[in-house]
Parts: sequence; C-alpha cells; structure tokens
Amino acid sequence: MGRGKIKIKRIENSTNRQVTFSKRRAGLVKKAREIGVLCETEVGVVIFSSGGKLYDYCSPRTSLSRILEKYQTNSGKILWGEKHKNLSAEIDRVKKENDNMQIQLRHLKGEDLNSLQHRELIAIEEGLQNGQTNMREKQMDYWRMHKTNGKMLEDEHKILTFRMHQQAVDLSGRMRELEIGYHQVQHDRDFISQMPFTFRVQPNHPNLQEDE
Amino acid sequence: MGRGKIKIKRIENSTNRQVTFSKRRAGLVKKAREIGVLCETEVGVVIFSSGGKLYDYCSPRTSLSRILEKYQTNSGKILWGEKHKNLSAEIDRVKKENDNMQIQLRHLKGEDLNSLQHRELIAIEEGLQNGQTNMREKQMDYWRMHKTNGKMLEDEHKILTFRMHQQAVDLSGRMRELEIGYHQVQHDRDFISQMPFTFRVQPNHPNLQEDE
DNA sequence: ATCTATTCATAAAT
DNA sequence: TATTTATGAATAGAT
Repeated sequence: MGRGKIKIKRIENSTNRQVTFSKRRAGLVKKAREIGVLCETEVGVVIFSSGGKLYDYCSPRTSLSRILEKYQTNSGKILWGEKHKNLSAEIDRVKKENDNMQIQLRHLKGEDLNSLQHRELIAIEEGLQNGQTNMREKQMDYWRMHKTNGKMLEDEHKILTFRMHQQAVDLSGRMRELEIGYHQVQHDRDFISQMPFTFRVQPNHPNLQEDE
Repeated sequence: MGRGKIKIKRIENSTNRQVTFSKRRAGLVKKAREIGVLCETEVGVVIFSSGGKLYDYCSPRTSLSRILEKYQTNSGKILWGEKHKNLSAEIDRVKKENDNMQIQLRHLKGEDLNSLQHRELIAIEEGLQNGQTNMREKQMDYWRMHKTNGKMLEDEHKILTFRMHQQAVDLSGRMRELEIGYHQVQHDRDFISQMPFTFRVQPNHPNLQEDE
C-alpha cells in the first residue's frame, strides 16, 4: 500500500525510517483501538522507537498495569522475573534463618527438648554454661563496682550463706542419687562422651586438663 | 475495507465478532511485526479476547518482560507496585525480627553484654537459669534411663567427686571475695532488686519463699 | 504536513 | 473454520 511495494526489512534511509515509524505507529494504535471497540477486548501496545522513546496504547477503562497483571496470571510467565524472584528468594532465606534462630532460642530456654538427640542436648548445655560463665563475670563486674562505691547490702552475707547452703544441698542430693548406680560397671569407652555436660569436669583454669 | 464500510463500535453478532477478532488480531500482530522490522523498534502487544483468552506478540530478540521492564523504567509508572511493595515490606519485617533474635541469642551466649542495663542483665540471667534448670531435668531423665539400663560408668564417682570439689572451691572463692565488703552497710531498699540473680536465693521448692 | 497512486486488510459471502 | 472477493483503509513516495 503506497506508491510501490516495499520489502519488510530495515529502512536504511534514516529520514524515511522516521517517517514510516510515525505513520505506522499511528496505524498500529488505530488498529488496536478498533479491535478493542469492535470485539470488546482489552489491548495493550508498547513501542520503543530506536531512539529509545516510549509509545504505548491501551484500551480505555483499563490500564497497562492491569492488563499485564492479567497477562502474568494467564500466561504463567513471570514478567517481573529477576527482581521479583530475588525478593521472594530472599524472603524464603531470611524466614528460614528466622526459624532456625527461633528453634535455637527455644532450646536455650529449655523448651522443645524432647525432639533432640542426647549429643545435641549436651551441646546446648555447653552453650548455656558458657553464657552463664560470661554472665556471671559481667555480674561480678557490676557487683565489684557497687562494692567499690561503698554500696554493700546489709543482707548480703545472710543471703549468700543461704544460697551456698542450698547449692550444697543440691549437690549432695545429686550425689546420693548417683551413688545408687555406683556399683554398676560397664566398659563402653564412648559412654563418657555421652555423659551430660552437667556432670563433666570443667577446669576453672585453662591449663588444668582432664586426665587422659 | 471489506464489502462495505463499518462503524467502529461493538459488533453485536457474536459470530461476526469472533471472526473479526481473529482477522484483526492477525492483522494487528502483522503490523506490529512489520513496524518492528522496518523501523528497528521493540514492540510488544497483549490482547485479551472477550472470552479471556490471551494473545501476545513481541518483537524477536527480546521478550515482553524486557520490554515491560524498560517500559517501567521509562514511564516511571510502577506497574507491579503493590506486589513489589508488599514483598519489600515483608522482607524488612522479617529482617527486623531476625536482628532481634540474633541479639537475643548473642546475649544468651554472653556476648555484647556491655550495652545492657543492669536490669536487662538480670532478666537474661534468669532466662539462662530457667533454661539450665529445664536442661538439667532433661539430662537427669537421660541419666536415669541409662542407669536403669544398667549402664553406669566406672569413673563416674571419681568425676563427680572432683566436679563437686570444684564447685565447692568456686563457691568458697566467691564467698571470700564477697566477705571483703561485708562490713559496709547501706540502706538503699531498691538495691536488693538490683542484686545479680546469681546471688539471689532460688527456692528449690515452689513453696519455699524468700523472706519478705 | 498533505496528497495520491498503490498495496493491503478485511467484511461479507461462500 | 478456511477461502474468495469486492471494497475501504493504510501508507510509500512525492510534494
């Protein structure tokens, strides 16, 4: 259509190309509008000129966003692929991290212990023990500070004495309980590693080692 | 074009409408392809038939995703605003949760304690104490089970004795340290609540209460 | 931008 | 649904 037939291939003459672009772009949009009206369809058209300029059309009473959302739903293609996928992946990753920490926290609080292997229990108790060691040190700092400031509580000695008494009772209680099994002997060499951390020797000084 | 001129308005006859849709859809896509080739442009077309069926075209060597991404960048319109925003928000939320838990964990492990108030320290130590209480109970269960199974370790008694000895040494060490400040007296009634949990009486039995 | 010769698209018929 | 055909529409090249 026009003064002569043309081949459908890139128009080399830049001016002609520009002119043809304008004409055909108008034609394309007109056709899009027509099919939309005649056949009650939603139509969206996006054109980028070689210069990078954007032209678009979409049938009235809707929007490109809506059309494209519908496109995604219908085609199953994921348009916002990379960006969207990355976000989703990160959410999954962070949520997993979250869950793990939640579990760790619950374990440290002494909850949900039933699902654990004995070795895992031991590891967690070691963690608790370390935490408490650090904590006591910190508390000691505070305590010493208060002492240095001349702020010593009147009841302290009584309380401490009572506390120590309780610990002693606690220990001897355990002792009794464990002595019950004292006479039983077995030679599983792996057994010591399964012993609860609670009952294993902890050197107060780094150089004091357990016998080997 | 055609056997007669038509008005651009909805075609009422359903069959005619369907036929026209097919023809014009093909025409539209052909035009889109042509302008793409002739003028070196990227073109994307999306059509939804009234029946909800999807048809689309986009120039070769690219994809609708890419075109639409470019569309978004160029037009400044945010096509997938809501979805994207929601995802980002959720990421932020979950990450915050994550950070909080991380901090809690570090505190329970006895790290980063310097930034804490004394009261917070005490709360954390109570948590540790509770965790350890639960843990010991659990360990005891295992231990009793092993005993019941007749699996008692030969070295157990020696080790326990040593462990208790160590605890005793530990306690008397603290005792000595604290006795230094024994003679100092002050009457701040709030002070007892600031005392490290470590040194406060913990009833072994729920009915055994601290003096009030 | 406008014109116009020509090709193209397609409505209606088959 | 596919093909045909008469006709209106689109547009290439000229102005």
